[in-house]
Amino acid sequence: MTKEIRTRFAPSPTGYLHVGGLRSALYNYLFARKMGGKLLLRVEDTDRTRLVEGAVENFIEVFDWLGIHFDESPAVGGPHAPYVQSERLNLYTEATKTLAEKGHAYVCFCTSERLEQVRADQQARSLPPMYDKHCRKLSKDEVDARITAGEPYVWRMAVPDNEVVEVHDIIRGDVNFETSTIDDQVLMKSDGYPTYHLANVVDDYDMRISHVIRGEEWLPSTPKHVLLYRFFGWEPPQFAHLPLLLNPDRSKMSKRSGDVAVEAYRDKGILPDALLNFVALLGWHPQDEREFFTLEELVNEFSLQRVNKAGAVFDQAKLRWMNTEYLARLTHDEMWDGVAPHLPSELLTESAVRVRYAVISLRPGAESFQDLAAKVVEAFAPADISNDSWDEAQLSFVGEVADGLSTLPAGTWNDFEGLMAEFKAAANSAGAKHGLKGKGIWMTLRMALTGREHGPELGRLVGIWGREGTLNRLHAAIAAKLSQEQSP
RNA sequence: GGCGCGUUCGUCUAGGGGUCUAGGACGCUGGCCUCUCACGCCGGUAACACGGGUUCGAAUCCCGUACGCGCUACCA
Repeated sequence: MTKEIRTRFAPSPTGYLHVGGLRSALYNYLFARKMGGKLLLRVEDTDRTRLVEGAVENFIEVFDWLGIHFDESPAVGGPHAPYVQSERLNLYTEATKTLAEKGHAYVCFCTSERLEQVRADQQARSLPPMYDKHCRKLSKDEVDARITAGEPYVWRMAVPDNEVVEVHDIIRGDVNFETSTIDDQVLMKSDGYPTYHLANVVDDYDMRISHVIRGEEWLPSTPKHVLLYRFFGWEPPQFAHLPLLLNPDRSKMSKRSGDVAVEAYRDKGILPDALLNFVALLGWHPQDEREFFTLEELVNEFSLQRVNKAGAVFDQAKLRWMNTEYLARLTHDEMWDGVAPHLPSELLTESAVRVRYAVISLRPGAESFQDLAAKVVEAFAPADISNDSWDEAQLSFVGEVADGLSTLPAGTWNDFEGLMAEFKAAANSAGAKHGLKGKGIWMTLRMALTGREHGPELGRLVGIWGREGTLNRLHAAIAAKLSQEQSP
């Protein structure tokens, strides 16, 4: 029987979810689901200096928003709880003891000052900065004595000499490392907390992780992990190192250029499904040329074999396009529900039917709920026509249109389609009476009604404003022009 | 500096020896539609890093070079 597929997303609680982390989490999720396995969330909080309050709760909340659910996590628990490393310290202590007994770990008393000095010397001589294994030759008696004396110390791994460590990577194939280039990595810090290297190996084994799918930045430290598995006598998991997510300048994606927090995209109005879809396509592609996928479809299509090796630039413009596409596929009800919370309270005094009509009329091309809300607000904004100058004909034409509209049966104003036709007819007949046609008609009306050269179709705006709003605008425009003539 | 990974249009990518005068998408751009803007529709632009091999034949295989990126912490 084959081993159960178990993957994990193991972030450190920095306070927000990085989109690169999201991509890793997503691929872990897709792979686990596809293979009928489990996905777990494990919090790697072994660096006490970087703890952020509420970070774990935030992760859970954001993943919930995204619709990615973990089979085992700090929130839902599971057979390998706890899923927070700071609550598993005894495991790491035990593991260290095991390594020490086998001679694979040793105590090091070197101060950070000395380490810095060593590094500086090596740099000066153009040598690779590595620990000089100074404490590896300390006698057991000396070690015991110094520990008893209360001297602070760490545990380091004893990397063997002159060996080649082979890392099997699903995405990159076999990658070899000379042990002479591998540092005697610290496993246990002086504060009693493990480093990432020790903790992730111990936990991945303990939690029976079958596939470690993580960012490429971990590839160089993987031989250390492989060595640890060997020291412990454990079978290592399969590794898959994902290509990095890049800034436009092709450096590793960072806060430097643009947003990296999933929360920032959520706040900007990016839909969770759009974000997931977009991120899934960064470094992976399906067999055909489709590019719109639900989470379920992604699960069906996903395969680690189709993950690319080269890093991918996170293209904000394409994300925006994808979000626009997702928005366009929403029903009117869904769109209304999304936009309504972003509308200012002033608009509540307007008829709900007309505000809703505004949302429906203005939605084509909207990039986000916020974007559409802004367009709605703009549509209701008062006109300022002081910069436009009219001749006599235009002035009477606008009056004529106002008269024509005021005689429309009340019911017409509630029938948006019919109103559009009536409005057009009124404008055309008034135009004919005053020698205006085509652009002369429409641009004059557009300026009178909105004060701007560009904007939504007037026939729709009239419906959005309603009888009173429309006539008010027309009368206000006429009044403004008349007073302008009197006081030049 | 050392180690490692990578390299197809500006960007995301298809391509796994002939079907590639290299396909799709975003972007940009021309036109159409039109009361304007946007939307929509139609079209265009643009790439196999370089040099050697292997082969009848290479974007596809091999080697080298260049360039880019990552790692090089008692951070993950």
